[in-house]
Amino acid sequence: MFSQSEENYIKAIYHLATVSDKGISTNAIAKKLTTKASSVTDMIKKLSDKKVLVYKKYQGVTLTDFGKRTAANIIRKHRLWEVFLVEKLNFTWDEVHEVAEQLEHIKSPKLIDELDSFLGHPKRDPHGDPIPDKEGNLPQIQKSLLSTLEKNEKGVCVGVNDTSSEFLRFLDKQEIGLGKNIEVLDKEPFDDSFLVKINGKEMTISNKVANNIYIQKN
Amino acid sequence: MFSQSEENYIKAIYHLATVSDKGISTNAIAKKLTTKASSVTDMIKKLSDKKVLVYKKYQGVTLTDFGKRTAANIIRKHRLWEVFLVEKLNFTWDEVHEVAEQLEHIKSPKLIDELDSFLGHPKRDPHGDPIPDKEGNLPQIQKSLLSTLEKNEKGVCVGVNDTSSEFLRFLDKQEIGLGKNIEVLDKEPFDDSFLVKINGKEMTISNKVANNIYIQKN
DNA sequence: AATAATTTTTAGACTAGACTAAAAATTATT
DNA sequence: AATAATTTTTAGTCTAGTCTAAAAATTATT
Ligand SMILES: [Mn+2]
Ligand SMILES: [Mn+2]
Ligand SMILES: [Mn+2]
Ligand SMILES: [Mn+2]
Repeated sequence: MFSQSEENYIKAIYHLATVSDKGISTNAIAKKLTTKASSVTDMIKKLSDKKVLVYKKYQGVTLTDFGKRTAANIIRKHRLWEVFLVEKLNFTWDEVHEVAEQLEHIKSPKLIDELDSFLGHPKRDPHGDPIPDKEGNLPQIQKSLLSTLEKNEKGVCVGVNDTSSEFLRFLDKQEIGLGKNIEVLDKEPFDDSFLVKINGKEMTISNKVANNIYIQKN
Repeated sequence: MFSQSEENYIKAIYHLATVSDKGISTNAIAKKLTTKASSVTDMIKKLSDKKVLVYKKYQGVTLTDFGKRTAANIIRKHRLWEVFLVEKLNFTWDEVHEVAEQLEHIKSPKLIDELDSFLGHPKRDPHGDPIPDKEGNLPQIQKSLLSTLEKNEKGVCVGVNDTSSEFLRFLDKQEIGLGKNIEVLDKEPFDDSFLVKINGKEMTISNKVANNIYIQKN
């Protein structure tokens, strides 16, 4: 059994590993968890003893299979709770993360199994992120950042990169959300902004915004 | 904001106060939380500083109004989660307590408000215990221990005193549960056992069991 | 290859919350 | 009223998790 703090480290390392593929550095973990490198060193020694990860001094860390399964399970809980909050308790997608950060640490296998069936075995959370199954398998979906699309390419919005409340509320205001059809009408070389049509409506989108929206092309 | 540990102390003291009405002793708290008296002394000093309770050395403690409201809020969360687990997630009444002990510490006013309406503003938890409202008011119901009933008195089972899994599963096996009609047919002076009729079925019940079942007389 | 900059680890300190053992206060018993 | 038993507090220790400051190792730059 892991403490909340240990679980937060495991999850952070897992997320960092999905984007970097080599050993995760002490500093990267510290930044992600807004803690100090010295604290991270202490904790990764402990997690190494517990066979969650492999650690060699100055070399960064890599999760073991056990560590990956543990991480996937925490993420599964986090995302299922997010679905619950949105689908059943009238939360908006910008409100769920903070609460899910707490709920993901509740220990009860039955609870999470039952929650999963109560919600109808959802495949994705309110931000479009896939929900790992009980074995920790995480279905990867084919998606591209809007910013990488060429003129005249089109697709459906399937996810966001930035999940901050600020960004999500901005998307709400612009009526951009999961499932919306998006077509790149033009790209402006001057500031790399995009002229897009979203569900029939034309608008201009900054590069920063386009860099945080995932599209499944069609 | 209180830590989980602080919340557990506050709740324990609140529960002890409902049965004792004078200052709650260090030892009583230690026993309830299966911790040591010295740990309790440390914690009640802290809770006294935080205006949760009034503490004078060697005199035991009393919750302030603020402390009582805080306790009622934790109990509200605990019991609403228990309802959720039974009503929505197929938990039995002997399985919910352990998980509710964790869920009661989740911090989110919106979560608990929404959960309350999602459940249809339930008045009692799966063990028959009343659910405090948002202001911390706890409706008291007129109930008597089955062991205090006289011959020929009858009523409805509305609660249990012992909420251990063992006792609850025993009740399930005997088909005793909330809402069942119970009539005392006879009392046996030799061992203070009871001959009762429960929903039409006659059975003998030990004094120990009768001491843990609440009846609303009719 | 040497030096500078950066990253990582170590050493030592702090807090919350727990514990044991001993001292002090209270309560019960003679 | 004195003594014994019990309860409560204090003093000191421990662990988990964090921090700062300094030392050590690695990486980048000249
Ligand atoms: Mn989230
Ligand atoms: Mn999410
Ligand atoms: Mn309970
Ligand atoms: Mn209950």
